[in-house]
Amino acid sequence: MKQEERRKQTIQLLLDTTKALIKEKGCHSLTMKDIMEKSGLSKGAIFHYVRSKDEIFAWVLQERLEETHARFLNEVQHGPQTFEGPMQQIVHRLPLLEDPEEMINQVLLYLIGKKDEPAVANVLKQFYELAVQRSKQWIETGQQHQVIPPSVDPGKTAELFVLLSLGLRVRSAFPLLTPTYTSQDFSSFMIHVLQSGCGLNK
Amino acid sequence: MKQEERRKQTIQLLLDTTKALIKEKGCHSLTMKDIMEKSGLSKGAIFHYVRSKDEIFAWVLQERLEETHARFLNEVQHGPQTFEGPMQQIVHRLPLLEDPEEMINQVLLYLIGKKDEPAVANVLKQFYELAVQRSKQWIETGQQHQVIPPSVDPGKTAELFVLLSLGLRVRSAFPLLTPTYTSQDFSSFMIHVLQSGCGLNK
Amino acid sequence: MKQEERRKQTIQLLLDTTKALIKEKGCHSLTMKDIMEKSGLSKGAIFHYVRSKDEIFAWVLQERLEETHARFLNEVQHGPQTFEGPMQQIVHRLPLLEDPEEMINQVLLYLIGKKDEPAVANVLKQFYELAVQRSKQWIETGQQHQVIPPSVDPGKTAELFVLLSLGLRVRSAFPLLTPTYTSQDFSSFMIHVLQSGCGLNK
Amino acid sequence: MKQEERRKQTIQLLLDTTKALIKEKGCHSLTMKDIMEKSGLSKGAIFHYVRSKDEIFAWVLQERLEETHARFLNEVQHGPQTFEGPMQQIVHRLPLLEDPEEMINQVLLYLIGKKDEPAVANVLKQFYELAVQRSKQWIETGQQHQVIPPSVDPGKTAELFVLLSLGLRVRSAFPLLTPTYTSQDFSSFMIHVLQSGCGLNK
DNA sequence: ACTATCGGGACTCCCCGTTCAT
DNA sequence: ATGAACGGGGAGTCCCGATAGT
Repeated sequence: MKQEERRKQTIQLLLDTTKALIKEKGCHSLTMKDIMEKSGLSKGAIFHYVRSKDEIFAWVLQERLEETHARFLNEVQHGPQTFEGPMQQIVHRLPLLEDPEEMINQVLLYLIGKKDEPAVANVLKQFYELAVQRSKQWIETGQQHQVIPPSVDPGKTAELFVLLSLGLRVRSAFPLLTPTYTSQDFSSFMIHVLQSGCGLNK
Repeated sequence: MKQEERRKQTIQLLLDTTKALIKEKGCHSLTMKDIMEKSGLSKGAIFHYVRSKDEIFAWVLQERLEETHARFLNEVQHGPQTFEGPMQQIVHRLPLLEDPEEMINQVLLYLIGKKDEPAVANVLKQFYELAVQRSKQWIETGQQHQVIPPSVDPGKTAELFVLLSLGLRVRSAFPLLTPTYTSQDFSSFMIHVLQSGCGLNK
Repeated sequence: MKQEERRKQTIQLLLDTTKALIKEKGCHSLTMKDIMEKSGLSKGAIFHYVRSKDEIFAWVLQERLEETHARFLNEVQHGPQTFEGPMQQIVHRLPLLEDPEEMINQVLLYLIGKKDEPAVANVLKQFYELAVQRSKQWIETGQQHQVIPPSVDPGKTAELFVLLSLGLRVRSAFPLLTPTYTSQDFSSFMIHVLQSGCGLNK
Repeated sequence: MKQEERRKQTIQLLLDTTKALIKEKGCHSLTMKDIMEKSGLSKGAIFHYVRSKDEIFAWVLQERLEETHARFLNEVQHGPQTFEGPMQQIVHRLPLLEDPEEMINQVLLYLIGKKDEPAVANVLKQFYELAVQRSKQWIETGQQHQVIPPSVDPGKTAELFVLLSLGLRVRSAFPLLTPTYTSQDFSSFMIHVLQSGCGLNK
């Protein structure tokens, strides 16, 4: 299975190169030539694995998605015995939503523009649905462990959080802003909603 | 001032053509050539008024922004004597946030990808700040008329609403979704927050 | 000799697929990918048998050449006892010269563009020489049977006919023409020349 | 009208460069890059004038066509008072039909392969029709001056000659041949037909 | 022996924006 | 102020060789 291995290596090289380049110069001004030169792969080699430039970006997002999901599954196994524990985890990661350097933000925003291509459409859909699903699952597990009141509607609440996250991600791309509502406020808001229901009761 | 008039006319023609084309084929697969052919203007003529393609899009967004703002100012003059009245107005316009055909959504999402260009950066910044400012002003006026409790923090609350709007706008671009949280829920949420504070007190 | 058999089968599959595709979309817009997909063979498999795409086309022409030649040899065996008999046969096949759908025309015209490649050069040479040779042989046999006067120069006359055939084949590729000189006239012309010599005497 | 002049110059540069390159390496292995480098024009500049590579070739053929036609019109004005005079002219140019270096042959053969493109289709059609028309006009003028018998059918005869020319042009592209029927024979043939009718009488 | 995957450039077309001349 | 000519670069496709596995 040496071929399979090489295949994986090349794809990983492609992804890593792309990710590095995104950090360097952003999705927008990133050309195929850049990727070719930095990765050392030829155009033919790249297009052997990938149908279009956007598909590479879609893969990058996909990879991140799977990483995040894997981490989530790992955490969920040990279970949130308390409210504060897992909340800490989440809160800890919230500032990433506001970071314009955070690659997931850049790629996401870029891909939204290309939503019409099927490959992109799929990964976008997946992105949103996974995010909602994870959020919902958190809340339900919290309810099972009785750290979140059963009156909270997990579906709607989860989607509210995801929409707000999206808003923050998008705002991260807006230049020159001096926001007053920060991820800090978001976490307070989440805690409040998860404890009081805040009109999102079933 | 005949020249000034013609200038305005040409620009308006440019904007209208662009808007029509956006409706036809979206921002992305829209080329300068399309605009040239549909408007009848030559390349030189267009670039005489506009520095780049993206600047046209920026203008489209800007135009909408000013329309919206004018409408807001008009409404605010008569003042929200009650809570329900103006809320009705807002609620009535909320579904547009979810409409993928709504041009403001399309253009916004497109321009986010081009945030690095100064002309785009400005209009994005303006977009966000105006939205927050309007929202905030609503709340403050509501507080003055004592239909919103003074404990609500206008700044944070306003920004929360705007972020959620952004989330909904972005989601509108995600294909094939079957959302459970809709603009309907958003309006309930707004009402709840504006009446209870919901952790966003000063 | 099972291998040899499979080899032949694969080559035949290749040829048949190519011929079908030529009918569908013409030589020019026919890609290796098309052949791969339609035949089910892989790129490696094809290039194992064939050095280049043009070689496939050369083979297609070659195959037709051999078919035609075999038919000729078959007919010549029974011998043209009369002038009219074999002439009928030839006349009957003349309209093919004008048929733009006739594959031999399409492939020939395509290959002429690639004459620099050795494999193509060979098959083109063969095509021309075989045609002349056959034509000449016909005339000579006719002279032996005294249905064609001995004054006719078989070589020159044969080549004249072949050149005219070529002209008709090429014209078949010209779009939108309304020719007045048809294969009908060609056959009258042939008959006239073969009986009167028409300046092509030895 | 300095622009018009520059335009003409650039187009002429393009044409001349292309013609020079055709002589150097043939139509087939001639790339856009070659033209760019040799002419000093940029890709964008070229595509400003021309829709595709093939269109350049079509222009080259067109140019030749017009040259030839202009010469023809010039000659026809003075009129063929004798049979031998103009026949000399024609005979003198016949060997070009057999010259594989003759650009018109190369371009023609190349374009035939691209007959499906409209721009090419037009020029091919024109090429054939002009050739027939010229040939016909020659014959008719000859008949008016009573150097060609009135029994000769000008239309059919003209087309016969053109078809034979085509055959010779195509044969010029066939490599490694040792033809016995040459342009020499073609001119004898023409003279014979024009004087005897040779079965092509009205 | 035979197949398949991988890799390499070259090429076409297109598109945005600039720079002239008018 | 308008309309051309022009520049440069990017994306994706294609044909084909090289390098392995089976």
